[in-house]
Amino acid sequence: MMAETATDRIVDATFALVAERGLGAVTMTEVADRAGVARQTLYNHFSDVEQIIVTGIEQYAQSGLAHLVELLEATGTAEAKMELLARYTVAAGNHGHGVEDVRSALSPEARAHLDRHQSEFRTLVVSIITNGMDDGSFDADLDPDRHAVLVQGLLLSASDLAASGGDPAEVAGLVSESILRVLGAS
Amino acid sequence: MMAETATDRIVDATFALVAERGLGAVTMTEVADRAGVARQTLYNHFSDVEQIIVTGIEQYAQSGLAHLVELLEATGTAEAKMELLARYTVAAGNHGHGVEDVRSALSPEARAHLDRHQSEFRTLVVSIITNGMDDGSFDADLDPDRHAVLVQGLLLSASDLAASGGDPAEVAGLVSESILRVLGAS
DNA sequence: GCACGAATAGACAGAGTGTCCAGAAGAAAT
DNA sequence: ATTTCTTCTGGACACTCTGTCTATTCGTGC
Repeated sequence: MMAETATDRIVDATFALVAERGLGAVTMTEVADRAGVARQTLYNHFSDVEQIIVTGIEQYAQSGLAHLVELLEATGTAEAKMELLARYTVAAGNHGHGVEDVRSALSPEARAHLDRHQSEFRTLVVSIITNGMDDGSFDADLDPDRHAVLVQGLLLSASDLAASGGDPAEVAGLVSESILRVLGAS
Repeated sequence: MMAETATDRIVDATFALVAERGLGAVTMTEVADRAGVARQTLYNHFSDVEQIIVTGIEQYAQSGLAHLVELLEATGTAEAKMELLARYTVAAGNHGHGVEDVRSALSPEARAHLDRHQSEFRTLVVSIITNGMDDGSFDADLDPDRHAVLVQGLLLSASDLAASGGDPAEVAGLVSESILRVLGAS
């Protein structure tokens, strides 16, 4: 097991505190205590709480996205890819730091910064839809950009459903079925 | 035009500041200035920024929900009700204070408090689904609670789509069509 | 054993908080 | 008009957290 870096411990401590008390109530002083590190050390790594959050989300999104792309490439049909997306989202909703929950609490600048990743993910969805339209898996008259937004809305629901209990596999099945219906598959 | 109460001005000033700088950067001192009121007066009405937000969201949600219920009662079929819901959500996304954006920044307690309204809305959706299942408008084998979550996910997308431009009527049409597909209508 | 980068503890002014108080301003009633 | 009651106001207070600066210690590599 690879040694946890100080940065990792700081990020973890921060997300734990945010989950407990909400972002507004988290102080650098507290994070330092929780991470078992001097307050000054915190400032050696990050300039404020918000930057810690942004870093954490970025790490998470990047590692997750890379892995997801890998899995998608090994998957054949557009339908199967959407199913994978649903399963993946359900699984991520159980792991991650409740990422989506925090995002909207950030300053407009930080949010704009993070929107890059959001758009990478959207691009992914758009390309799957486009492929599915080309090979006849989905309706031919979809607007890929707009339907990608709808798919993301359903995936967000997947996180909600997974979080509020229920068999993950079952939830993933429900969500992917719904996605396919929206896209007009079979 | 009815005179604006001090409370209203405070709430408005707060949401304006939150939209500009993000919730974390909003101070009571600043809100007082913007609302044209003494700082002490602020504390006569609210105990902190979070409470102002909660109050604002509650007002908004209550007035909105009452109006919505009224409209729904004047609407016939379950399909038409879902379409109304979509149109309504698109319209609300353009008016309100960007309510959904702020919610998740709050402390767990405040969020739990607001979840009451969320659940009232969900109850509404669940009952429409149930009715639609009974009269054969929707598939008979739906899980109303779970599908209500999915419908809400799609409605959230409606806000996104409406916010990022595009003809409201068209967006509403797209979203309601998707909802009906998920619910298995015709 | 030494040097160098990283971590630490302590101190600092500044900003915002939440509370208290005493006075000013308004409204309502007699 | 004067009184009464409530709300608004401005100043003052101790407190917490911030972000920065210092000097000191730690640990690893050479």
